[in-house]
Amino acid sequence: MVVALCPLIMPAMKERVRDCVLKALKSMLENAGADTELLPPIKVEVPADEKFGDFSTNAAMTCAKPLKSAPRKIAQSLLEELKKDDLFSSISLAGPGFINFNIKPQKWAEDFSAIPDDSSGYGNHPKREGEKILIEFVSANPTGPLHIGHGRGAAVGDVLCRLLSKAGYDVTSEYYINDAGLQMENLGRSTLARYRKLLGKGGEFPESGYKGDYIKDIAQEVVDKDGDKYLDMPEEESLPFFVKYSADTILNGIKDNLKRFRVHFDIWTSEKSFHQSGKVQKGIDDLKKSGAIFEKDGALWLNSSADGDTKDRVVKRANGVVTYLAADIAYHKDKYERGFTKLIDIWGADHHGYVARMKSAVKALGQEPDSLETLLIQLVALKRGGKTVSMSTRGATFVTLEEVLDEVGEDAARFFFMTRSYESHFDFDLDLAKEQSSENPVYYVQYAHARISNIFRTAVEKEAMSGIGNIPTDVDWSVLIEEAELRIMKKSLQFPEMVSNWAEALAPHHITHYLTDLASMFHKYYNMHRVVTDDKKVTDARLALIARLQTVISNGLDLLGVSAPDRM
RNA sequence: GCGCCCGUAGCUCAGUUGGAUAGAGCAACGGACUUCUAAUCCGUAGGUCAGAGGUUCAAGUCCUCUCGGGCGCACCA
Repeated sequence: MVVALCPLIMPAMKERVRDCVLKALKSMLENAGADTELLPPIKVEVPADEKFGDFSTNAAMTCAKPLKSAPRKIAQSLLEELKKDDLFSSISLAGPGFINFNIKPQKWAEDFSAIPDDSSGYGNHPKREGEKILIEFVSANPTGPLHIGHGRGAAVGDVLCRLLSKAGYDVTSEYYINDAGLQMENLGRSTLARYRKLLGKGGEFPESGYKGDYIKDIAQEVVDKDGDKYLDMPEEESLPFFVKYSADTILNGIKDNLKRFRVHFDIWTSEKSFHQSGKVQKGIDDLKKSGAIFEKDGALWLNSSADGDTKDRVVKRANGVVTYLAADIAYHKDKYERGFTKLIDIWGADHHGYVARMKSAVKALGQEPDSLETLLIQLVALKRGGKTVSMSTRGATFVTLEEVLDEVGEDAARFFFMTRSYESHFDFDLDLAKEQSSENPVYYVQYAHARISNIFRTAVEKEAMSGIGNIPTDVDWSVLIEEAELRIMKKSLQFPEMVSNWAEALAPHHITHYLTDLASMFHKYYNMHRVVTDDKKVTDARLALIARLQTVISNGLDLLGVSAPDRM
């Protein structure tokens, strides 16, 4: 009977090495009559430098202290134990006491052959029970178009959703629409002023109004549709229309942008709805009872300074109007009530002063503060003509996400955003991005994918394969003896573990680096060896190899939401 | 003044949660298409990891301080 090897059930190579080391350590301790409880945590990892082997462990070094013995001496006796194992082709002692392992090539090939050859899901982890994650991101006010900074947050949030989901977590994405408060009135007034001006009635433009051209466009739409209907109406009557019309129009534009950018939201939640449903007031009342909210100077305050915030924060002003924080508390309460156990909020770094009060609010709600994780996306400094473009929605000096997408494309923008940690400032030089678009790393990775597809087309043409998708089976993997081939197998096999690591670290930028490495291995291989040759055995094995490599590349690109073209 | 983030090659940034001689892309220079796509590959060059202490077998990574840059310090959102 043939047992199908499933890459998810089969322990990864690293785990098997780890087990071997632990076993050897134990037996060494027993032989020495020592207490096996003495075992300190050990690490098995892939060395940075390939010449140190496939894996290495620091076991001998961390054991040096409890065993009161020299690291190299311990390593020597461990080595004797480990040599009995069938997994390794060589084991050696190096440096201050590292033990380095090389795995037998056929063991790598066995594992590698279990990767699907049809680009179907690889690296998917089984569902993890217990945790329900909500990722809230972008959440830009519907007062203006998305700019490049929003684009970064959108890309990070969306990729994190894809990543966590692949890693087995239950993830939901949500956009919080800040459609309440003073800024909405400000928006309505701005449109109204432009509307009046279009109809020849001057009047003052609001001092802090939104000056962008998109406001004029919206006003023009109103003129085209309704003529001068609102011109002589008292402002109390016309303003609500202008607020709603402007916000709806802008929100629709935002939705279009995000759709084009392949950023998906499961849920769109309106801030206004929390005010209207009374949940904001109820949230305040509840926290008043629990003592987290107190009254002073006629206003209501959240006692956030007790939790490390620099001061207490007003939730309801003396004039009876609630603050943004009050609505946000109600919103987060609602998230927990919907059953989410882990909240990830992705904010612009300029909101970092907000973290402490939100954590405090979460605690006041009776939740574990650590159940809320705030990721701060550092600001994007946009450069054009060597100069930094300041970005202010109200001042109307910004480059929109849409403009960037027009210039560099969705694939490049998404990939580019993910080449850096979101914790780092990001200089986005538009001229450079445009100029070097053909040199962008995204093409490097996509090209590897396309080249593989092209090899398949050649193979079919030369009748080495019966058709596209008919990857040879019954492959003799032992003919793949080239160093470049083994490297591709090893790197590919790291993918599932990497998915899990990246997800746990909430560090999506590693994906692009991994893919660039993998693509580089392929391009080198391509330049050194031919896949379609006169030797059928070798051709079959190589076709099987690159089919699996292509699976990993396409799964990686899919994580990034970047296309995997068959031709370029 | 207080708080958060950052400081690594000329530029933009990684650095596998503390490991071995610190890496990649771009820019520069020199090579490789009669071949499955040269959007590729090979080679050369580039560093006091801002600085000073500390923690330990081991620090770019952790702690303290100093310097430099960004961002925040609202009864705006």
